[in-house]
Amino acid sequence: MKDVARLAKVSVATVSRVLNASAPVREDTSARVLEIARELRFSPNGAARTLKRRQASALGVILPDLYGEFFSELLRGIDLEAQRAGHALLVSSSHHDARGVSVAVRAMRGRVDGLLVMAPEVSAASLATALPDGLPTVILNTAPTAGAAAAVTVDNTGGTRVVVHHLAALGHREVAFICGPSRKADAAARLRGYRTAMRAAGLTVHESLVLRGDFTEQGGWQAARQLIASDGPLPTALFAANDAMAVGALLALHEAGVVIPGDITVVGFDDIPIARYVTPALTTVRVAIDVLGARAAALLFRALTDPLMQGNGHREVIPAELIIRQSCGPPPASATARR
Amino acid sequence: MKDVARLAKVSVATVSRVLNASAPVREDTSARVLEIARELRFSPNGAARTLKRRQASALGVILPDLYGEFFSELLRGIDLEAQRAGHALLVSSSHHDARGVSVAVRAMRGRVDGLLVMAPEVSAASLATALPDGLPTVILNTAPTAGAAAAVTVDNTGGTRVVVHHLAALGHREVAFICGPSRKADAAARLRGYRTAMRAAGLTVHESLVLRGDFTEQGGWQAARQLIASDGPLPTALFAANDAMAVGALLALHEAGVVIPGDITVVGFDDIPIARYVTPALTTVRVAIDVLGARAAALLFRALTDPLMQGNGHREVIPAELIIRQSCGPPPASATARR
DNA sequence: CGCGCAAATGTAAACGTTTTCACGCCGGTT
DNA sequence: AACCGGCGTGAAAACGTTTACATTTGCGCG
Repeated sequence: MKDVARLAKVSVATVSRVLNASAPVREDTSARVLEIARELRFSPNGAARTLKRRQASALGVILPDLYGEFFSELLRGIDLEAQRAGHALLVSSSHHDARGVSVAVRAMRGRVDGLLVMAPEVSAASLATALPDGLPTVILNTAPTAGAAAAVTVDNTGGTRVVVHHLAALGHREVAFICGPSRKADAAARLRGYRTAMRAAGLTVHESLVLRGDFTEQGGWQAARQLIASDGPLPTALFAANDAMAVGALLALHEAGVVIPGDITVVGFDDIPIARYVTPALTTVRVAIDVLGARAAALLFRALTDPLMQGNGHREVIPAELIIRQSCGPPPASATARR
Repeated sequence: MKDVARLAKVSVATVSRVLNASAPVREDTSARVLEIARELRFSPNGAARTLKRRQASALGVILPDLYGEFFSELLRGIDLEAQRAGHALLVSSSHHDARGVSVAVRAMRGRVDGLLVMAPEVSAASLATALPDGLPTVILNTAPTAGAAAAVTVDNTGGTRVVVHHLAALGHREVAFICGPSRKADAAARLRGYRTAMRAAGLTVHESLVLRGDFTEQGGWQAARQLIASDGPLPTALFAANDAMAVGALLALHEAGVVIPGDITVVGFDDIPIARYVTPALTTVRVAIDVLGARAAALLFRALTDPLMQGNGHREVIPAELIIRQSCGPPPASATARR
């Protein structure tokens, strides 16, 4: 900037004013400065600018991972909203435990205006201590945490409820469930939702039909194997806590000669793109993940401009929608007769 | 930091030394400073630190978009490598044209140590002018550009060659091709690769069998419809420039009652996850996109530590691998007899 | 013709670190 | 007893901007 100032025979202050249009500058001076700046290919130093302005024009995004389509969509939604506000994204992933999150948060201080944190495996309490003071934060997919401006979550409860209702309406009585890893907040919420919805539908949850899983296709496959291997008739419906496991289960059942949905109905959760392409196409619950990201970013921006909103624990839920495809049908006649 | 210094009864210089372990400090002083720092929940300001140190511990990533699995994987690969070096990622997407890229690049100056740029729709020349001087840059999936430290690309040529060879070996003579959008560098490279490989295999390219496409499933569907609608027998093989289009074509052919691979063989490119799940499973070319990202980041780090490497146009190609699945077989007997 | 006022510009002090340099202190050597 | 070297520390100058304040300039008006 000094060079530009010198060559344009003005002070650095004037250069700054021209570049930011922050104060009136005479037409010819302005033109001269711009000309020189272009000639020198000058562009201002972001760090210095951030330091002085106390605003970084960037949002920090802290994620446990980047694997799979969920994060891709999430990031896209966040980016969309950030882009609109002229902000960049400082992304830091692979932070699973509270310590990791804490480190990432500290590294962001002074380089971002606000924080978007997703830490499904960190308890609300440890998260609260990891969050910085004075940096507006929105929590994703976890219970609202002290110190956070807001929390945005997927409607796991509603999603599981609508599935169970639908199954019950079709006439299913025994609905098996494949859980996700219990330390993940979503997995826990979906299991809770399943139990509640079953009770609400007047159905009993047989504990032998609540299977362990880990959100992977492989895990779903194993759970289905286990179901097949157990003695006694199969349940008439199988509800997996996510699509990856549902797909795995589909495979295992198919291999075992079980007809879907003739012998058993299978339902997933998430509506990953593959769900449309497996045979039979998977009935599932769709959540607009990009909207989740976009809403979180929007809330963060609101907290940035309106400091009153800080830490008031505002909460938002992104709705879930039942997507009915071929993997889902009424229970077989034999099962109905059995009762 | 001043507060910490005051409470610990030392100078800010000492606080800095303790926090960075950048100079010997007496054990008890150090302990005292750390204690106070923790108590005050102090964490250093990134902008100030970057400004003074002239190193940001961040990499800039400029992408045209964030849609789909490609970017997710790319970002994951980059992140993996960056993480290892303790760097964060400053991501800025939705920059399609040269001007957009230029703006993004300028916004990154002073906040990142190096740049990873993917701009498939920007010509090498305009890209060269958009790139900053003095900021090491690695170009992704485009021809090496003046001023870039290195370029990493997917082996489009090798990928198309291996497909065409395989098809020729199976006995196919007429291989149709669905192009991608011509302004994209990959799409162009794949079309070129197809033509070259066909010639190398002693096959002629019928221009009526080179179909327009746009990399979308919808586009692939339309291209296949066009093929079906045209008079004369179908070609025995159809090679789509990406999987999305191949899947679309699969659908259109299936709808028209064409048997795959009995009547026609279909091959894609990319090996997106869906490719495994469509029926019949899609033969395709796999490129490890995460490796592409990781290699690019690794090269950038090398350029950062070894300034000699700057702008020497080092080039790296990520290999492509043929994945044979059910959508691919020998030409039908009728076609062979036809000749 | 000088006065005052607004517009345009310059000066310099921040912003929060890191780092150079200098200084005081201590133990060991001449 | 004077000297030297190293260790621990503090003072202050950067880093590249923005901006409050001061200054100059030009202009209309009494």
